[in-house]
Amino acid sequence: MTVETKNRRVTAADVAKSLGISRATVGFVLNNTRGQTISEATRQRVIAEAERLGYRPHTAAQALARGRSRIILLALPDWPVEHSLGRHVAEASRVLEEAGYSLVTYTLHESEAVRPLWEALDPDVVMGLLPFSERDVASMRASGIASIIPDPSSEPMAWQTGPSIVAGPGLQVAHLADLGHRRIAFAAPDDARLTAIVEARFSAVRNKALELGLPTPDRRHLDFHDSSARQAVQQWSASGVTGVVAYNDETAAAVVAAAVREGIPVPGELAVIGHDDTPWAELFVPSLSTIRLDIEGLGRQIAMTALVAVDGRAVPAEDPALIAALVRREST
Amino acid sequence: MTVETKNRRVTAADVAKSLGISRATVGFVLNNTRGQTISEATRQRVIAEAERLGYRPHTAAQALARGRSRIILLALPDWPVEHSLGRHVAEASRVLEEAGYSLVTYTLHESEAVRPLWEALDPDVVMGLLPFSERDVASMRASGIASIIPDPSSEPMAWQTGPSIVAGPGLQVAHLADLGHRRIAFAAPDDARLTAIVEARFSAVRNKALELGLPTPDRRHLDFHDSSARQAVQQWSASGVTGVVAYNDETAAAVVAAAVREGIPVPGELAVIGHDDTPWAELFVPSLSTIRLDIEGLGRQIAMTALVAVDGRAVPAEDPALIAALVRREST
DNA sequence: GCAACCAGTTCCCAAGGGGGT
DNA sequence: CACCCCCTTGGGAACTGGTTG
Repeated sequence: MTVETKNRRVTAADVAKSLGISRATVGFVLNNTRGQTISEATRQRVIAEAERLGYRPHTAAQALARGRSRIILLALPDWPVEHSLGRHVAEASRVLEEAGYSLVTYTLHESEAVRPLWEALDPDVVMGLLPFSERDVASMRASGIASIIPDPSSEPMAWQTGPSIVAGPGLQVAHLADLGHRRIAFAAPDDARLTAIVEARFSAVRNKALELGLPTPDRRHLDFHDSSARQAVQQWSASGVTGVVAYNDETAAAVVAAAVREGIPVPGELAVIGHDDTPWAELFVPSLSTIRLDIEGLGRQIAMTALVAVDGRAVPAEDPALIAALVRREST
Repeated sequence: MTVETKNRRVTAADVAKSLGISRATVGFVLNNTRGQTISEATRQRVIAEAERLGYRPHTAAQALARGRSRIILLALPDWPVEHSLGRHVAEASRVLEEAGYSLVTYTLHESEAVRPLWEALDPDVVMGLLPFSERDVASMRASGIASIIPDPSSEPMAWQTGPSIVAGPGLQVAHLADLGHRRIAFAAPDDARLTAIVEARFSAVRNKALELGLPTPDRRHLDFHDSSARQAVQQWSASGVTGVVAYNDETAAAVVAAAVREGIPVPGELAVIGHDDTPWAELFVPSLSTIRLDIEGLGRQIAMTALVAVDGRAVPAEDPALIAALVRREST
């Protein structure tokens, strides 16, 4: 089996010529074109010859000819990225690949790119975890992007405001309440880019507190590089707050560190729970209680949303019960 | 300025027709084709009309016609990714965009993809921080990828074994030596995927120790989920090791946590220094001394390497002195 | 500026064989 | 037995949007 080491790549025409048939037939076989019937013998010969010659379809040519690239572009947020995001993506990528699509991710940078990635890739779908700016949407439309998710004209997707966002905060509050805490505070990073999601999480925390008959939680934004965390724990300590729900593990770490430095025992006088189950959360002293999300589930959810857009298949509902789980460690 | 909201996207032919000239001329103007002389008047009319109609070149068509996609694919390692990597990429992306290329990154997943991304994107260059497997290289060649970096047949690139890898470890050792530590240990995660780079860093540590006249450092691989870190600190404590160079901040955190739990004062009896200046390193108690890398510099380095491959321009040397800096905190 | 070309996709039609009347 | 019809199999050629001699 000597594979040619030619300069030129192998094309469908090469396969056809080598077999004495037409390019069209090669295409029919390799794409299982419906509405065309090719004899089994020919089919096998084509497949074998394509394999032998090491044929690879030229994607640019395919994209040009059918008007679709089978590429899906996923914009990841610029903000302090949840550790888990990477695994979301791995799973989404797996599901999409099975459906014949390639998932490309990129990080939305503050500086507006001169030539955004959707122009360079001509994806069939551009997805984002948060809505895109007007400018970006306009640019996508001009580039001929068929579907944009979230579509500015429609409702946010379930996985943007749904269980994946609010299940965790609910568990955090419930856990603290189980332990007997009544005065609870919510701590978040002081980062403008996080406003929307912090808002969503805080509102979930408040609702859960209400539901459990607890007083409305205090809410604070901490800058990790100044003394705001220390001030916060002092004031909580003074005002009788004994449980802190943190936006994520990093925030939880800042709170715990401040408490330790202020001589406030954790969890003795202040219990703290994070979110995301970051790998180092277990290494912290005291180790951080946190929320673990069902990453694979969320990844599938994202993938399915994309497939709905391109294939029109129905999207399965997500099961809230499975989506988030409590991981109890030393900090509560 | 009413922009058409047609179903079909605007093509160069539309621009040409609207102006009563040929498609070719439009192409010449929009690409500044050298060797073609177009009157300034026509040039302006073309540019204005393209703008007015919202023309965007169809990348797949361009890629097909010229044979190059102006896409560069960068494979990121699957392993516990250095926090900084994201910023490497941002800078590399910026530089490449200025040169007219789009950088796409992806994470190499353990599971072999059926249809790897380089087949879907037809990039001009595929780069990796570590060498690719034989299989991957073969697959890339079959897909017609013109240049692969690192090329299996050539030397590893400077930024793979060069200052960016070894500058940090050198500083770590020097810092501990400055503080009077003589018996030093090296701690790394127990992760097979990291073998190569751990090897490179350890060898840098050993060389620096040698150079400073210190005994050869002990070396240990820690599993963060069992008691191996606690065993390690016990044994170090027993054998007179007083300084630990950690592979990264996470490893440093594991060592510090183990020491604290064993009642060994940090940095009193054991000084620990991490690597990467992860955001949460500052939040740890005690806060972690670490090494901060010149991320932007490394990003530029990567970008330039890619441009050398596609454009044949010369690659500037990197300045080792600027590449890594010590960040001293409480753990040393 | 005309025309060829890049590498596929796809509509439409032609040849040929088999079965039915 | 001749004829016709239809179905299977596969090919011709236009088309995708730009680049370039």
